[in-house]
Amino acid sequence: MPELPEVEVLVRHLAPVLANRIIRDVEVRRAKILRPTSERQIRDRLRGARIAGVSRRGKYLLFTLEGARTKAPFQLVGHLGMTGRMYLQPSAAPLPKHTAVAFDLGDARFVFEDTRYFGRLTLDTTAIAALGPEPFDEAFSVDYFATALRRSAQSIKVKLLDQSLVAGVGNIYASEALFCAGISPRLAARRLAREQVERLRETIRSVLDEAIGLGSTVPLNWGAETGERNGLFYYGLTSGTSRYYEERLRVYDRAGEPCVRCGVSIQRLVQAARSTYYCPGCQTGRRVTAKIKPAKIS
DNA sequence: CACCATGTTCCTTG
DNA sequence: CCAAGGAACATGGT
Repeated sequence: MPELPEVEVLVRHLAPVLANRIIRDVEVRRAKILRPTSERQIRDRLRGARIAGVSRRGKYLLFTLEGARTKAPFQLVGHLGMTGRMYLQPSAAPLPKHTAVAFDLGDARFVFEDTRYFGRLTLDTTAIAALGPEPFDEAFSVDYFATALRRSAQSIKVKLLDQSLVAGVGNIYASEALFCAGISPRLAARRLAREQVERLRETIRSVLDEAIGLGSTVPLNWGAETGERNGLFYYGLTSGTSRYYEERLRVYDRAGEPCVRCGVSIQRLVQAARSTYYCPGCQTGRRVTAKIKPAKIS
């Protein structure tokens, strides 16, 4: 679930339900996700703290907390990795199998579960500082984008995954944005023409914006464990809508299906060890000159 | 058993 | 030193 739109939708749902709540206790089931913060540091810092706000930077969640005694605000940084989820559940409900961390909020529990444990919940904010501009910020200007791309020999698809270029685009929306812009994922970043840079900047924004819009209207599964609509937020989809997002994607995971724009079969290719989906019929651009790997002599 | 998976961070190679 | 590529991380679904 976690690219910028999913994180944004999650933040919008979490912010009102977490605001002003006090963290009474912290249960750490998988200390590794706190890295480099220790379990003890987290507990000492968070116990008794008030959640002043929840926001987002790129794919990171930012929890602004206020210390129990000092009242000095500080930030707790979260990242969902590939499979992370965060939601509130009744205190009495059993913790899910892959719970990484859970906050005791008194009348409810805030759970961070992550099947693959690639996520993070930490006091270390250095990753945030390395992020590029937010896609919707004016700092993500055509000039900035063009200049940054001009310096890279990487394929444009791989470059879009670089969080220091622009924050929040992941593997799914990189393919989607390039499809909408009609640009081949294999085109070297530095080879994009000015008008392609302009178009791509626009489609990055529109694709992300559209996804946020869809996500905001997805019916959420309230009180999934108990069937009660008690105001506790559960991040997930109600049954029957599990493919809601996927059905709105134009090329991602659609290898072999006809392109919605020109009918040519969607292709899958691997770049930097990750899948890229694109339409060879209407996504143009010269591809990056193939590097010839010299034969290795044992 | 094989391969695939929404992400980031190391380590190696060039 | 830098850029690029790949493996590792950990678990589950086809």
